[in-house]
Amino acid sequence: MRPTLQDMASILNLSKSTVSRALAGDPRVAEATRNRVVALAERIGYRPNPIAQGLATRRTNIIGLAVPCAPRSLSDPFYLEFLGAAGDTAMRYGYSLLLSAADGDGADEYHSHMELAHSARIDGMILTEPKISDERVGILRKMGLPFVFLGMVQDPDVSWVSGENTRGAADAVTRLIDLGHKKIACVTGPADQTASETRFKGYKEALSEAGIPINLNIVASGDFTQIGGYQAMKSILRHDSDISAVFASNDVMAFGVMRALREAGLVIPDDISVLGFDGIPLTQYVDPQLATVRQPISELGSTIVEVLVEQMNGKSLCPIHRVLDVKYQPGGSVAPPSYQGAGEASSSAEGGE
Amino acid sequence: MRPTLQDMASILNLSKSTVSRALAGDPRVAEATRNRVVALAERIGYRPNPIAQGLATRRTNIIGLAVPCAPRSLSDPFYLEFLGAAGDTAMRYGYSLLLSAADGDGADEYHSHMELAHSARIDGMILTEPKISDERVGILRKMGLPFVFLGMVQDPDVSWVSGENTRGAADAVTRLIDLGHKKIACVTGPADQTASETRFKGYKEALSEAGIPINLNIVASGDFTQIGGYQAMKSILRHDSDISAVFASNDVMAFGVMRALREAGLVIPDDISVLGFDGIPLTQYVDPQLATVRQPISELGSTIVEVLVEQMNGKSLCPIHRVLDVKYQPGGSVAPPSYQGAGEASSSAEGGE
DNA sequence: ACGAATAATACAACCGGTTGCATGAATTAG
DNA sequence: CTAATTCATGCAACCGGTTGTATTATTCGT
Repeated sequence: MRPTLQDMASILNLSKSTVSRALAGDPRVAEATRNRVVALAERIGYRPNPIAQGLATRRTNIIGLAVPCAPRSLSDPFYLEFLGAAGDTAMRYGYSLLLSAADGDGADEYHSHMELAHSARIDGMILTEPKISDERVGILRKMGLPFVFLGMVQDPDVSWVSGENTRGAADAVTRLIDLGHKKIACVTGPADQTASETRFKGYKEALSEAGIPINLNIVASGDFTQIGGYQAMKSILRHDSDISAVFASNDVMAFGVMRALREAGLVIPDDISVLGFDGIPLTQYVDPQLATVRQPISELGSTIVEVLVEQMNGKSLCPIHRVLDVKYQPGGSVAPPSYQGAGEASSSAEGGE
Repeated sequence: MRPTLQDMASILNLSKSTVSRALAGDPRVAEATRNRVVALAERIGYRPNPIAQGLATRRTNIIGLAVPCAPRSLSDPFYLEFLGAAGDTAMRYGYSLLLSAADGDGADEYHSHMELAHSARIDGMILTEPKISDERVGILRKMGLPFVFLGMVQDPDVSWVSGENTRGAADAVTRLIDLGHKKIACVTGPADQTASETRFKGYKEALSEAGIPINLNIVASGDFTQIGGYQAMKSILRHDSDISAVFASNDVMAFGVMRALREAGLVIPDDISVLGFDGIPLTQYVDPQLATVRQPISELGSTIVEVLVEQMNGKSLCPIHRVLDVKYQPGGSVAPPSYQGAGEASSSAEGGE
C-alpha cells in the first residue's frame, strides 16, 4: 500500500497536521522537523493523494477541455496541435487536462460538456467552437465555474482567446483580388459558429472593399471537415463553374475543396486558386502547397490555459479577451487567374465517386 | 452550494447511508423510500461528488492516456482519431480520459507519464508508442495499475492492442514488387519503437520473399513526423537516386517523403511510387492520393479502452493481446516503375514559397 | 402468542488529506 | 522571577461520499 500522511506521522512521531504543513512549506514548522519529514517522504516515496487533497481543498488541479462535437469531432490536426500546447502549458502550471468527449447525439449536444462542468472534478474549463448564441455560457456562469472559449464570443462578460479571424480572412482574400480574381467562391463553416461568421465577414469585407458584389450562389457552408468541404465545393460547382478562386474557412475543408476541384477536371492553381485558413502543418506537404492564413495554433493553446489560470486564481475578475495575430502564408495553390477559356476542356466533369 | 448527501438526508429525515444506498440501487432500501430519494435528487439536482466517491471507493472512473512524447508529440492526425474514438468509448463505459502531456526534456522522457500513473487519480492507463524495451512496463507492473499499450510489446505479460504491422507492411510492399519494383527504399520510424521494428520487418520479409537483397543504403530512419520523413528521404537520395519506390512507416512521414521527392524533381507516381502506413483521412485528399496500409484507427481506440476496462474489472487476469486487421488501400501514388527518363519535363519545380 | 427470521434503516468508521484553534515549551520583556 | 510573546506541534473537525455492522420494526412459522 502506498504510504499516507498518517504513516509518515507515525514513523516520525508527529501529527498528520505537522507533516502536512511541513510538506506544504508552512513557516510554522521548525526547519529541522521539515527536513526530517522531507527526507522520509523522499525515502519511502510518499506522494500526497490528489483525490484526498481535492476533497479537502475543493480544488482538483484539473482543467476540463470540451472538445468539439461531431461531425468535426477530433479529426482536425488543428485541434491536436492546440491540444498538445494546451496540455504542455497546463502541466507547467500544475494542471492536467481532462477531456470531455463529444456526444454526437443531436438531442443534447452539449450534455457531456455540461456533465463534466457539473462534476466538481475540474477547477476550470476550456471550450471550443463557440456558437453565436451559445447555451453553455449561461449554464457555466450560473454555476460559477471559470471558463474560457477558444474563439470569439459576443457576450462581453465571457473570456476568450482567438485568432484574428476577420482581418486575417479579409487580408488573404484581398490578396486574391489583388492578383486579379473577381469571382471568388467561399466555403464557410457552420452558420451558427462564431468562427464561421467572423471569417466569412472578412471575406465579405474584402469583396466590398474592392467593389465586388457578394454572390451567394458561390457561397456554401461546410462543417469544417474534409468531406464537408468537398461537398460544399461540389454544390457550388453545380451552380456555377465559372470561378477563379475559392476561400475555405479552414485548411481541412480546403483539402476537400481541392479534391472536388480535381474531380471536376480543374488544375490548381492554373484553373483555380485555393485558399485555406488555420495553417496546419499539412498545408506544407500537399501539392501544391496550400496558401492559408496561419494562426499561431500552439500559442492559442498556451494562451488559453494562461488566461484560464488567471481566471481561476481570481487575479482578474473581469473577463479577458485576447486576440492573436494571424498571417497570410503563401502557397502554390494561389496564382493569378488564368485566361478565360482555359477551363473549357474540363466541362465534362467526371467524378471518380 | 451544491447539495450533498447529508442535505438530502436531512430533508428526508433519513441517514446518509440510506440515501446513498437508495441512489446506488441497493436492494435493501424500500421501494417507497428509494422513490422519495430519487424524486428529491431529481428536483434539487443532486449529483454525487466524484472526488468524494473517489476517495471512498478508491476508484476514479478516469483513464490516463499517455500521449506520445516529442517530437511526434501531438501532430499526427492518427492520434486525434484514435483519441476521439477512445474518448467516446471511455464515456460509454463511464470513464473520462485524463491526458498526460509529453515532457519533451530528454532527461526523464516518461516522467509525466509515470507521475500520472502514481497519482492515484486514474484507474488505469493507456500508453502509446511502446519501445522495444520499455522502462514504463516495470514501473507500472510494480505499482499494480492496469495498463494497455497501443502497439505490440514483447513482454508476454503486457496487454496490448495493435494493427497487424508486419503482415500489413509485407503485403503492401509485395504489391510494389509485383508491379515490378525492385529497388524500394524504406523510411522507418525510430529504431527503438516496436512499431518501427514490426513494419520494417514486414518490408524485409517482402523483399526476402522476392529474393531481393536488403540494401541498407536506401533505408533511413525518421521520427514519424513530416519533417523526419522529409529529411530521411533527402538523405536516401543523397546516397542513391536510382529508386523506383519508397515505403514510409507512416502516412505523415510519407507526406514528407513526397515533398522531398518533388523537390528533387521527381514526379509521383511516374518517376517513383510512394507507400504510407496508417490510413489517415488526409491520404485521400492529397494529390495523388497516397497508397497506404489502412489501420482501423477508431477501432484501435475503442478496442484499447475495452481491453483496459476488462483489465480494470479484473474479469481477465491474464494479459490480453488483440491484433486488428489492416488492409492495403490503393492510391495514385503507386504505379508500375516508369521507363527511365520520363520525369525529364518536371525538373523545374516552382514552389510558391 | 412467542421466538426466529427478515426487512428497513441508522450509526459510525473510514478514505487521506487540510486547517482553525488549543496546547505546551521556549524565549523574551518588565 | 513571573507574565507576556513567540514558536512548534497536536487535536479534532471537516471535505462528501461508501460500507460493515448494529438496531429496530415486521412478518413468519408453529
